[in-house]
Amino acid sequence: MAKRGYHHGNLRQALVDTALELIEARGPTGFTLSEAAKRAGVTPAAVYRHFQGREDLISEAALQGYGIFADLMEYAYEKGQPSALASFEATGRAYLAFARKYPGHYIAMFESGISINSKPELALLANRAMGVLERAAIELSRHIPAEKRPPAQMVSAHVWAMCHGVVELFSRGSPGTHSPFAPDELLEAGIGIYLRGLGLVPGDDEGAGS
Amino acid sequence: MAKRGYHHGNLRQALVDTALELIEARGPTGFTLSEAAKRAGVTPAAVYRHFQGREDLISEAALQGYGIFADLMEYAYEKGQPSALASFEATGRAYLAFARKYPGHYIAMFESGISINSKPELALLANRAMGVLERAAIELSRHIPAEKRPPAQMVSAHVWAMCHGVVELFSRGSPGTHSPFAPDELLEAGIGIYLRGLGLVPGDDEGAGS
DNA sequence: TGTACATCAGTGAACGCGCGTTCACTGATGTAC
DNA sequence: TGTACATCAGTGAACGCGCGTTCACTGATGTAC
Repeated sequence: MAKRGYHHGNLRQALVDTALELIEARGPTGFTLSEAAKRAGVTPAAVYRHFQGREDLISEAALQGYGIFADLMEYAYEKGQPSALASFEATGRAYLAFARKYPGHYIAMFESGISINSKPELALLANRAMGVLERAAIELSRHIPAEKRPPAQMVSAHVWAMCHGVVELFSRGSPGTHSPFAPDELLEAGIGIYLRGLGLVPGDDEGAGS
Repeated sequence: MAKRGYHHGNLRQALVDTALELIEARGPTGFTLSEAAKRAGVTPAAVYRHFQGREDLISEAALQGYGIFADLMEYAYEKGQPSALASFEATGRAYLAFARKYPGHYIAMFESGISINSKPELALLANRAMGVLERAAIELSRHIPAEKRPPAQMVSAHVWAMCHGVVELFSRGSPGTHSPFAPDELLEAGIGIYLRGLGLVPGDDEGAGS
């Protein structure tokens, strides 16, 4: 494998990998097809053997990202079973871990302005990933007293929002992002407090005196 | 005012306004100086009478955004006084309202990749805005039983993250963003649950029976 | 094993484009007398 | 009120650049006989 010379051997994947590096380094729109080609040791024109164009290359990168993401989420979910709570918390952690470990994919997926509907497979994988979080939320909901139970979709939206917010604000170097807390710590605590607010996770002492 | 003809009258601000429209419509990097100039009815070169260049124009847009943002946050905070809880909730709502009402500014501030430290005034205003949220969190903290009280900075980071996440995911049209909930509703509920988790906001019924 | 040939995966030159930026300029405005 | 002049805020042509994309091509690979 990995032959070198006139024929590259596995240019397609090499281009995706390079694209991911560039997207991570330069941001979603800083990425250029030409530079990706150059880095892969190949003429820009060669890209068109494997992709329809720039957009197509980005969306392939996003697609692979969604694949990894969905797998990680599912794995985390299953690992937490049969406890609904453990499953739920694990998917939250998996979200952050994914963003941390695959920043290029994450950006391609959520910040590149790509349309989820440009390819059917893309929509499918994205739904699979988000479905895991939703499923975990539904199971969790059953343990919440009915009167104070928000819709399960809302719970998953909240957690998704907090995950995304932590990633964007504190896991990368954006604005006044000098939080004194590690992103994991921040997210863990945030979800913990949120779950307590739902009437789950009684808390260390439950403030029983009050 | 607003003279027309060879001399524009107030080109500087007109360029900022046009830039904001473009940033909102095309995304942070889709914005081009040339198009902003054309829309303002002026040659690209004219921009250089008022700004050092593209970056400078964007950062002016962000600066104005931070100004509005800081004002809104302060106003919301004061309006909620003397109740720490009301103040805190109000700043959260103000965050979302700002993002909704000034999307161009929001993007210039948080998604344009601009460095907060490129201009001292920028850093100053940004700190002022975020300082409000932090102050509200500190006051709020005093009402939390000491044993289950997280650092105030963490509380403000959590709320900031959730606000930002809601904006990015549900207040604009990004990925599978078809949440069945309105952003306001979502944020309101999310912060409510979070605050309940902190031991504040006893909740409608407190689940007294359990 | 050796040759002929089809297929495949690259090259490299060229294109048109819009970009940010510069420059010498000129038309409009405002002020001094 | 009228004229001379400095200042200011635009023009428009030009630049070099890197981009995405196309095209006819050619070198390498693999297969049939």
